[in-house]
Amino acid sequence: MITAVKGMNDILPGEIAKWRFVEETARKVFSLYGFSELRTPVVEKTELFSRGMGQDTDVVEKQMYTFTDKGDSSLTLRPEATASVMRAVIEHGLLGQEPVQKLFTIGPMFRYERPQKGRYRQFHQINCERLGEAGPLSDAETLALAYEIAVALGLSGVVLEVNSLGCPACRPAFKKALQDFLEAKKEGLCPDCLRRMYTNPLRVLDCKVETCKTAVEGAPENSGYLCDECRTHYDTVLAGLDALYIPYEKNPRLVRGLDYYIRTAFEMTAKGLGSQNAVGGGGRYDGLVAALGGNDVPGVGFAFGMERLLMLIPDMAEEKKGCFIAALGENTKKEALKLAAQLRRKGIRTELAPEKSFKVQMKQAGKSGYPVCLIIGDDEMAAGTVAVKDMKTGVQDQVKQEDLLKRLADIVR
RNA sequence: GUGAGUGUAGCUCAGUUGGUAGAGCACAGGAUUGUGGCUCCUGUGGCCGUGGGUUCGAGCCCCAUCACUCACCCCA
Repeated sequence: MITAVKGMNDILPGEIAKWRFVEETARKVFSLYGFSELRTPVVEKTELFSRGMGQDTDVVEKQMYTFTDKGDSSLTLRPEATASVMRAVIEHGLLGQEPVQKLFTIGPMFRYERPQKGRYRQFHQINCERLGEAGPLSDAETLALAYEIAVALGLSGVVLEVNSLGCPACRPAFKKALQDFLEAKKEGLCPDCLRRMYTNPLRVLDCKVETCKTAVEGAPENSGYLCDECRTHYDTVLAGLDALYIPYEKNPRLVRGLDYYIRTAFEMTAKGLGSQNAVGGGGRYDGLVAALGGNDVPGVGFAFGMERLLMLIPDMAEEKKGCFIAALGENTKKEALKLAAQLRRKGIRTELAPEKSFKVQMKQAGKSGYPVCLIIGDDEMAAGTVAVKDMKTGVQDQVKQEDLLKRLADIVR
């Protein structure tokens, strides 16, 4: 048997209603905020990601699906959307036409990781990018937008956590202070953290090992090291959220895995997701457009993990409107076919029973989930009627063919 | 890349200190009518993940391998 590639899943008909619900809800909220959708290719030049996300992030170092094509170019299946969107914006000069770009995109991403709950090799993101505004209120409104999507999806127990990561001016001082602090606590740290305290000291704050948690108690917080500009930026973001009535929690330990984030960073977490408890996250990335060869344009953005959102939404069945037609006896089949064609032309969804025994047809009608089943047999043909059976109550009556549309209109709409 | 758990019928799972392979659901046929979901009867369906080993004998014990799952790591 040929199976799907590890970590890449089929989305079967029974699940599709949920997927569409999530996508459509997100589109609706984005449009309320004046955001436009775009789509970029799934494959990009490898360099785009190594320059965008940072050479020594885990994603770039070991999680990319990179290959060489027949023209000897190094290409990569996109592991995230932000770099691709920046590339498209720069390439098409969108900022020249309209200096503020509010964009979103929805689609599959690829990362070579060991799959587990909420983490797959092909996964889907809802991605939001807002370019051309450096002010803190654009951060606030963007976080509000993210929060409103969660609300519109009916998610409960989602917490918005916020932090400021500082900027290239003030972050080094904090990093240094943190490293000095950790140096003194070395004995308590797990092997991973001993390595991390040099490569990415902020990550140690995030470690789940008990001894590390205690070792890290009383560690310096970056809020004490923010420069004046970052300080006021952060305060204004929080004030903006208050003004918009968006509930949030400050989390001084919050970090981001990608290099391009500065200042505002946030995450939305939920229970019931296993250990991958972040449904979405993002932040500000002012240097990114310039790093990718564009002008010095600021930006904020975020991404939701669709699979993680879906885990929080109860199963939904597609509501079946329309009708099912069962035909009794050989000579009525053609009549049923004609009837189905007429109804479809009127915009009524109509499904014909399989060409099997009448008993099987009725069984199918029951399973199909349609609210009504039309039955046509010799008696009906002679009388010019159709039997209309209400599948919930089991009640049925004879309806004249010319009255059928009117009759169905009530049930089917 | 590291660790743990699980692989038995289409699905969900039982399977006693190693002694001939089970249930429910689903599916097919019938009781049963010009009508499904309920009830009853009957039936189809398994190389017990794969390859070795121990044993008179392995679904069960041992080794290897593959797959899935969860966790570490990382992230959305």
